[in-house]
Amino acid sequence: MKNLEIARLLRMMALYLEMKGIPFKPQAYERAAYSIESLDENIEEFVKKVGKEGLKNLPGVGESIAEKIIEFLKTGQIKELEELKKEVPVDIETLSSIEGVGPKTIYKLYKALGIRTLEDLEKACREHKIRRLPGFGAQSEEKILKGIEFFKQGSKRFVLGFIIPIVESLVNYLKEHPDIKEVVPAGSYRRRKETVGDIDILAISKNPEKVMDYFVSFPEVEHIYAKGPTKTMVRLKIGLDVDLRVVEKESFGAALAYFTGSKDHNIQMRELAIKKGWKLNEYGLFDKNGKRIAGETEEEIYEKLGLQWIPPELRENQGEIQFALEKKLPELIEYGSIKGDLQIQTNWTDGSNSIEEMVEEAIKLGLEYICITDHTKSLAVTGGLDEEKLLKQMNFIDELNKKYKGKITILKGAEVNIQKDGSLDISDEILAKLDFVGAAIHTHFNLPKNVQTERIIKAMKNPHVDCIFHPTGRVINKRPPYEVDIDKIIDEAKKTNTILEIDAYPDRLDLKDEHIKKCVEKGVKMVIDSDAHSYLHYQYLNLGVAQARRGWATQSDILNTLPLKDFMKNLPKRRM
DNA sequence: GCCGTTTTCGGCCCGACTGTTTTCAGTCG
Repeated sequence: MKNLEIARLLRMMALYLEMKGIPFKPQAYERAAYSIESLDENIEEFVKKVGKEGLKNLPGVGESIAEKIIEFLKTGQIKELEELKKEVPVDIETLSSIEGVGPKTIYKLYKALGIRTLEDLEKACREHKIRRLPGFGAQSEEKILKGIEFFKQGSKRFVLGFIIPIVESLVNYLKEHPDIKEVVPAGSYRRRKETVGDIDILAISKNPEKVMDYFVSFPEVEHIYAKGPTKTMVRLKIGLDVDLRVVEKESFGAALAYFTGSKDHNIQMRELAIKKGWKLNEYGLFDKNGKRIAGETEEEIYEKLGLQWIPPELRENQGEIQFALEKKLPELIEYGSIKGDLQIQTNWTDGSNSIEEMVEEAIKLGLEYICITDHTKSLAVTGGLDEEKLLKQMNFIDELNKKYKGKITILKGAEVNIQKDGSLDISDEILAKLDFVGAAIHTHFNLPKNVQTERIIKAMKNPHVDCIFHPTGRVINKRPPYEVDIDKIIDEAKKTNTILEIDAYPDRLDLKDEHIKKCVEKGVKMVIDSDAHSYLHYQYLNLGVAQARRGWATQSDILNTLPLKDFMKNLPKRRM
């Protein structure tokens, strides 16, 4: 996949053009880079299939950039970029990722001191060469050094589900301040994106200075980037950046919309306003005379612009604005609507709680049914169950169902291992006795794409396999997905009536939102499971719902929103 | 360089904060 490489080069083009002070082109390249990066298809195959004209259909890609992409695929480089690099031979990518250092600064430092790399920059700071330059001072030198330190610590996006607790504790801390009226986290956190780069929190207060003082004294704050009356930016000890914005009540809705994003969604919204002769910013929606016509709530802003209110999870500029204009947004699956959890591991294999403990907690949370899906024998590291132990577990669950009758139903299931050749490690005879069978890949992640795809398809063709668990196998920030043709898998799921899982565990979230959208479009049914290995993990079900909402899923797309009776009746294969 | 219920030319989101300057450029989101 050369997608990311091309996106990188386009971004470098943007930086060089910005360095030269050329207006508008940098944003154009940025936009194209983003487009290529989000392309859910190998760019080489894509170009082979649709050619230059097809490339130009991608948002932000026109004649010139399409040609550059094709040039890169043919020659391995982009001539114009090579020339820019020759003209100003600096490591622009690394240098510009230092906080506070941008292309203009890089150019000045190169011209004056010949700085080309991060090492050069650090050395020049330490030798106090930078403070002597016009426009720079001792403070800028120190700021750059600090920036270099942070850069070296490395920064990455945080898994949403793992940082929710600290964000909630910060929000609760802020709520305790008497001068704060309202506190809401916005940004990608509110959009429930699977990972977040930083957190934007919005608050209403008439006394912003005091609020900002209070904010920076939150015990987890490690560093203050900037502190002003309306905007303060800090880094927490865990390395997460948090911005706090304080606004007035009349602007709260406008600010919430603005800081929730996404950026592309906002730009579309602003353009809608401009077309009506109005102006939209974080303070409100204003008419020709500068009179505020909306701003206190998000709802009134959307309404004035002729739109349905758009749930934050959809605000990714994936067509939601058009749908909202036509008042045709889907009714998304609601939080808390999952009635049964279908992937649960217990201490029979690698889970940390007993079946009873998992059952008791599920009852507390109000689940109507759960399915016990311990691993199977070929996954030896987890102590996977063989046929004999599975039978034993089934009998045990029968006993438990008597005990818990009227409170919850425990389904008998398994997370069956798909072997290298696509066969399963449990006999069909035993699988037939289970209520619900999920099959999954846990080994041989590195097979070629077509082999891997066929392997999964073979498992789907087994009449006893109800569901494919975590279909792409990725673990965010740890392991990329195995190579698999997801479109083929989705088509085959439709053909074989196999359910695809949305694994809600925070660093899995597998299927991804864009895959979910494809399933919705093709009518492939899904379930949302916590993949619990402890009773604490049930809480992640709502993360799966968030992911499903980001994939435009409605209640009817997700089978385990159904009560048990209907769920069992609607298991697509068994219905046949 | 891209793009079009205003367009094939003339716009392009826009405001906050910092550090350096005494009015603003650069960076960021």
